[in-house]
Amino acid sequence: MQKSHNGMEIRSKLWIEMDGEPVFGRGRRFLLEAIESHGSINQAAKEVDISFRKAWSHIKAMEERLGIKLVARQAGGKNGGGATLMDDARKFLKKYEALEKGIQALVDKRFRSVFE
Amino acid sequence: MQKSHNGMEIRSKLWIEMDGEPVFGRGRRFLLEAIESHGSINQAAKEVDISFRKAWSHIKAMEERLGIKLVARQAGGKNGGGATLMDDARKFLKKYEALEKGIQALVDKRFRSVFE
DNA sequence: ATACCGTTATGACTTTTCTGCATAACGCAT
DNA sequence: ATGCGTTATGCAGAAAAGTCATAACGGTAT
Repeated sequence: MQKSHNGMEIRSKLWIEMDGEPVFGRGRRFLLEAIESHGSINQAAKEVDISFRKAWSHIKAMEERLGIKLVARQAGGKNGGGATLMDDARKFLKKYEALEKGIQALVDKRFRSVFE
Repeated sequence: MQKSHNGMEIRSKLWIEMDGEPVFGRGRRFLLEAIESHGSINQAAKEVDISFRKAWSHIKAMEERLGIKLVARQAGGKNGGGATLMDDARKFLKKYEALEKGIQALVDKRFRSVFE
């Protein structure tokens, strides 16, 4: 995620699996955060620049694999409907944010110290 | 890469890009190490459980993107030929190994401290 | 010489995965 | 009733990854 001096770039990825299948990562984190702030899967998908189809698939996969409902959603109604995060989703999000914190900084620091 | 208590598993990935294209990562690291110890791309590919085709593609991509020759190879000759690492490849490998060192341990530690 | 062997080197095909498009259903507002 | 923006899914095409087949190479054994 961070640049270096000579054109090379260090990148890192962090995610959580369940039964060998991905359950949560940075992309899904941004998606849930965007749902929280927009109240809609559709608009959230636009913000994180993925299709609604993909966003929806991610949510379904997360819920199935974790075995808990993360996003309360309604089709039709005021403003056409919408989606909001369940409390469990907010809790999970908080934990994941804490998990990520500092790791990227460490990776970047180490990269610079090694490749110079 | 490490297991946790409740069925969830934290995983992390670290790689280097050039012009937005992946150049080096854990898989390629193991591949180069296997070439070093076996003296052959073919046998190295078997050890890391990928096809020769894929191993060869990885090497070619690495060399093109970094702009340096990493693996000296010969078709035909003693034992049918073989491949050995160039000095630049060994240097790069050493740097990458240093880069990775400790990071996974940190990730795992943080995961446990957060998800309990 | 000639056939053989294990290797590098590639092209072509197959399988899988991902992406985007089309459409339906929903329920409030006008 | 009609319209609107949303959730919800199926499906086809595209793209990526993986597999298979084959050629060329140059020592070695026959």
